[in-house]
Amino acid sequence: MTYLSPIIPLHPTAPYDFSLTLAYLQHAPSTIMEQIHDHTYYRAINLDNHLLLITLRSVGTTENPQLHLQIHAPQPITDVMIASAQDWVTKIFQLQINPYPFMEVVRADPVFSELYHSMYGLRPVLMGSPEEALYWAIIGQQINVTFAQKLKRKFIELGGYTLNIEEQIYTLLPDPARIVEIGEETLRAHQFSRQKAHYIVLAAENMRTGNLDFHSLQPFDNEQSLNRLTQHHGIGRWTAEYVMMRGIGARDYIPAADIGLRSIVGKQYQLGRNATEAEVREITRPFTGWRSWVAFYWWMALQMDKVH
DNA sequence: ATCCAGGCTCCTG
DNA sequence: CAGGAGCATGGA
Repeated sequence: MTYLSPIIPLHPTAPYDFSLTLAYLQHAPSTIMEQIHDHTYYRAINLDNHLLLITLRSVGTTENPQLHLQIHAPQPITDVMIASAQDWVTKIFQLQINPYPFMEVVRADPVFSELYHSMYGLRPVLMGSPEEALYWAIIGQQINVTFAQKLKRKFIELGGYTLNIEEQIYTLLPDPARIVEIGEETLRAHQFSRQKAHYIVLAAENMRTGNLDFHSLQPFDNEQSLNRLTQHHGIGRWTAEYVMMRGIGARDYIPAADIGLRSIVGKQYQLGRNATEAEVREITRPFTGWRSWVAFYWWMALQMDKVH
């Protein structure tokens, strides 16, 4: 038996082009638990121990955006469940953010301005949770994204949580306790390097005990939040910045050491080589306040490059 | 084979 | 404190 909520209309701030979000997700190597077909997004989530399937599709335009959210669940759907699903979607897709201040900042840089207009209406989408962002960042450290995707898929399979809705199976991220239970040896047996396996289980343990607590971070205090995160073994600056932007939804973090960003910045600004980390930080200085968005646009551009 | 990949830690000078 | 070696594991 499957229960279905009424359609819940959502009204994102404009401009917002949901089809660009779907395009990003379709090509992103981190996309494992999301499914996209017929211009519709599907994903299972765990909200307060209720397993729900979320579906989301656009019924509006870039200048007059509107989304339809619907919830499917194996148990009756309450108003509380609807409210938390709506909150989750609003957070993950950043529907409430006013993009106009970003658009103002973009003007300062002709090179970025052109890129921006080629993706007009694109808005950063977060990973499903800070936890997911952290695992993905650790998995992605120093390996190619194809292999990283393979490892993430394996990681989720090992977790084993699924939601079955109308003959379809949707996977869920393993919770920290489950990851500790899986342990380093099992991860090692599935092509995780010694250090990756160690960092991941360590992170899971610290999340379970509350020693690593995303709620206690202050997103607007970059120094504080980065210092807190990098206290943990296996979380360096790149990983911390990635978690802040893609997991927490903080708007002013850029993993400037990222090889992909260094590559596209080198191309965009015609350096004839990869930009250095310092150059990425220097070039993004005018975007202070919105550097996470800039990073996201560049990653989108990288993905589009690869598609062609 | 060889080089490199969405880095991190630890050790130099 | 800036820079670099060493690291672990696959892909192309």
